[in-house]
Amino acid sequence: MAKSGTASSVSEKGGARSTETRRLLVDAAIATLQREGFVGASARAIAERAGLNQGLIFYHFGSVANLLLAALDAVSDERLAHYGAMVAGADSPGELVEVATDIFRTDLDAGYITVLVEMIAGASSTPDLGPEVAARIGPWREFARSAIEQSLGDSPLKALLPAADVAYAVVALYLGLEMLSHLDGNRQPALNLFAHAQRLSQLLAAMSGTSLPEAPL
Amino acid sequence: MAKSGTASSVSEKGGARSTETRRLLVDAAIATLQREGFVGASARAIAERAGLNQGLIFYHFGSVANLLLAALDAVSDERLAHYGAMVAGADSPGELVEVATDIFRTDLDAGYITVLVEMIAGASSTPDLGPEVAARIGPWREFARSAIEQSLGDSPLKALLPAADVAYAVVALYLGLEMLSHLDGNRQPALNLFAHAQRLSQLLAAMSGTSLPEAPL
DNA sequence: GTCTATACTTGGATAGAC
DNA sequence: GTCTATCCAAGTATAGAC
Repeated sequence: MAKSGTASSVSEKGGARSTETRRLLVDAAIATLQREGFVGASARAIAERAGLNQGLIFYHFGSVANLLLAALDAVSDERLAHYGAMVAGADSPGELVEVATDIFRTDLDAGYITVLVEMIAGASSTPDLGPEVAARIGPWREFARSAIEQSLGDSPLKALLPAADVAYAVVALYLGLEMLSHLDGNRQPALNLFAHAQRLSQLLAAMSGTSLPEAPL
Repeated sequence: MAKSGTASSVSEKGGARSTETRRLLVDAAIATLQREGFVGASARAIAERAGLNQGLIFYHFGSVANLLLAALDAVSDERLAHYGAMVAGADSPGELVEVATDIFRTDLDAGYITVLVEMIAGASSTPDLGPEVAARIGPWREFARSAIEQSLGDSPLKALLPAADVAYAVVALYLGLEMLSHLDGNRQPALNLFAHAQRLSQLLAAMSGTSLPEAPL
């Protein structure tokens, strides 16, 4: 998202053609990360999927790693923008779990989390990649934290479970569930968990008498 | 763990020298996966770390992928053997969480989970690797399931939360926490979560009047 | 700005000497 | 059983034509 390429020339805008090419490359990078993983996301593989020449990656992004980071940026921006609207009305843990279920199902099916996972795992191999990836995961954690805090309102649970710590767990679980689901090509076990979580949050709400959306049993 | 190499010769045992070489390669593969990730775990990198020739990997294991699977086997066998003894006495959720904390800290510091994570993420790139890795993660899930079931005893929670589903979540969380901890080189947030979990399980035990190891607040 | 061609490096895998 | 030498494929990156 930040700096815009190595080249100079042209009136600052860079030209519509150039922007389109960059977009094609970023999209292809995302698709390649999802289908072939970090290892398979080579300049040649990405360029071929984009229907473009391999050299353009280096012209526009300087290196494959930079393109992959741009891909991660694109996914993060796109997803976080949607999340904001989705959780806007979630004022209880129960509602938040419902929204989280939707988010998770969407992200899982669209392969968005795969991009995160592959980039995190791949960062182990390229020294400078780690901090860059970490910086891009930060917003996800912050988003989760604020959503959790908002949903708790002034519940006493806030003192018992700091939102930041819970957010950390949620993001971790999110990543882990994607890995397992992706590994054996079965999303059902992960989705079962969200069903349990919904039941539990309703039960908990009933017990503490805070909010009570529906009768649990 | 299974079949023992491509070569024939010698009196079935394969020779002490051969076994030692295989062990060296497996150890080096583990270390390389931890330090350089799946991408950096090339035949040359592993062989160099082992102080051996690169060709030996293909002689003994047939391919790099097979060596990496052998490394995953070694880690799984080693860890699962320890786990069994550790959870033997955990008869309540509170005790299980305590043991789980120990297990997690040990595995995290020793880099054992890194091996799992890298192999799972790396499996996206090599078609046939996926099922093999999945088969090796299975025992971890089964171990978690049986430990959870044992710790629950005849608690009513059993009906509310099937042990198999919880085990799935625990393994996923385990993997996700490793990724995040590894990414920003800080294990503290993850360890905080276990502290919360311990407090919660004690609180829950007190509320349901089942077992009560210690006064929570 | 994009494409073709090419230099250079690294990696998987095999052959053959020891 | 291990090592040296080597082949070939694939990857990053750059130069120069269009």
